[in-house]
Amino acid sequence: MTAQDRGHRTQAQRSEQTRTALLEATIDCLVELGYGRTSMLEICARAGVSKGAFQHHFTTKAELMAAAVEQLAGKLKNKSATDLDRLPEGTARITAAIDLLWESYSGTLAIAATELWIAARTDAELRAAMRPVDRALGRSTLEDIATMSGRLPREKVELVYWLTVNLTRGLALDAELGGDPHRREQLLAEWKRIVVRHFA
Amino acid sequence: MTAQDRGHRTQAQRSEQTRTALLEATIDCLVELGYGRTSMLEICARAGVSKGAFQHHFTTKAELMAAAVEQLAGKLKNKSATDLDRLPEGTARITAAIDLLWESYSGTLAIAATELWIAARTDAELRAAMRPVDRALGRSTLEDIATMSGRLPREKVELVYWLTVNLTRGLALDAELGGDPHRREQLLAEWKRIVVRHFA
DNA sequence: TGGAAAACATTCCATCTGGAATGTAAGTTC
DNA sequence: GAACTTACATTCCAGATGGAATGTTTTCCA
Repeated sequence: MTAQDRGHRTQAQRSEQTRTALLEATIDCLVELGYGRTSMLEICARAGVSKGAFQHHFTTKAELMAAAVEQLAGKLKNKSATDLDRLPEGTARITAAIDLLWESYSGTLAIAATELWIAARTDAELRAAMRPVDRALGRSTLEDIATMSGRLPREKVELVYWLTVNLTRGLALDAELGGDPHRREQLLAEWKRIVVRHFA
Repeated sequence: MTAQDRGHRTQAQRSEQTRTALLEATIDCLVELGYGRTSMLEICARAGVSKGAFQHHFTTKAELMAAAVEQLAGKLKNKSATDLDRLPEGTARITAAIDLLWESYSGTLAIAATELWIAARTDAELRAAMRPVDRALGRSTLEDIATMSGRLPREKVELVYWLTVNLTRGLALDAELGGDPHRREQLLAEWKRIVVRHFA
């Protein structure tokens, strides 16, 4: 889709369209190629956009990545927020919440995020851009979880939340490396059991 | 150390020395610069070795990485093996084992390994080299843990082991991103409590 | 309607990368 | 001690990359 809608597009529309195309292409690249092999040129090619257009929107590569992270975070947040509303009651609620977290951290979005996290470790500019976004996302999700968790002890909920987040991150890593999916399911199931008993 | 020991060195010694220098420089680079910014040239510079010497030992970059992984795995394995011998008895043994796993997966060696894992996701050659090594390491450690865990139910031990491994991987990621160390300690402590109760 | 401005396209360049090709010195063997 | 092999050093190259500079088109507004 080389964006050839020749019908009258307002400047804002034009701008927004190519911007979005660039961000989506960026995430595609991160998932398919990894951060290292993701080049401006490749992104531009996938977005069907010229190098000049790219530079008009983002002056540097790191800036693009930061924007991609923001969009990513936004998507993840929206997804979590909407899903959190329709959780069942009782202990089923706990397991459902864990499933939800796992889904959030195991999809393509999470893969892209992981690529950026790792790259950010040795890239000060990128790290500076990612940290606030990452933190904000974590906190906000935690907030949702906390309010949703009703009368359960807040402190305990927090700990379990963060444990789950880190566990799922580790599992996501395992998934990316081609680990056994069956084992992952087993582990997640066991973790749910543990958590349920933990709150009993 | 530009390796200028002009005393008679046998060929084997010469070879072994530069090989080791290259491998160590590789790991240094992975930790400090990340896989993306790790170039042959940089490695050679750090090892105090010429490009030609490098090519004499490893024909390609991926081959070097594979060798680095092997060395890494070897070190990790040795470390685990020796540490596993002097674990205390009773419930203290469980928490000590978890600490041990955390140390294994959070040190510089683990950072280098993570860089390679992530890079391997989108690099078939590297992945092919890493998978067997990774698996072997995991299995062997699990074996050690299992024999060490005495009369505890084997299946349960396995699940908890893998949960711990993945949790620590997630926490290692968090650490690399500059997350709060205090929180990490809290989480690890809570996890230990959970595991101890789990086996009670 | 004409021109300013925003959005986009092309071209160019300094730099770096992995790896091939080729040259030299140190050790080994007979 | 001369031939030979292994270990290491230098040089060269084709290709890619990020980003600057400059050129072109589209929309907007007075």
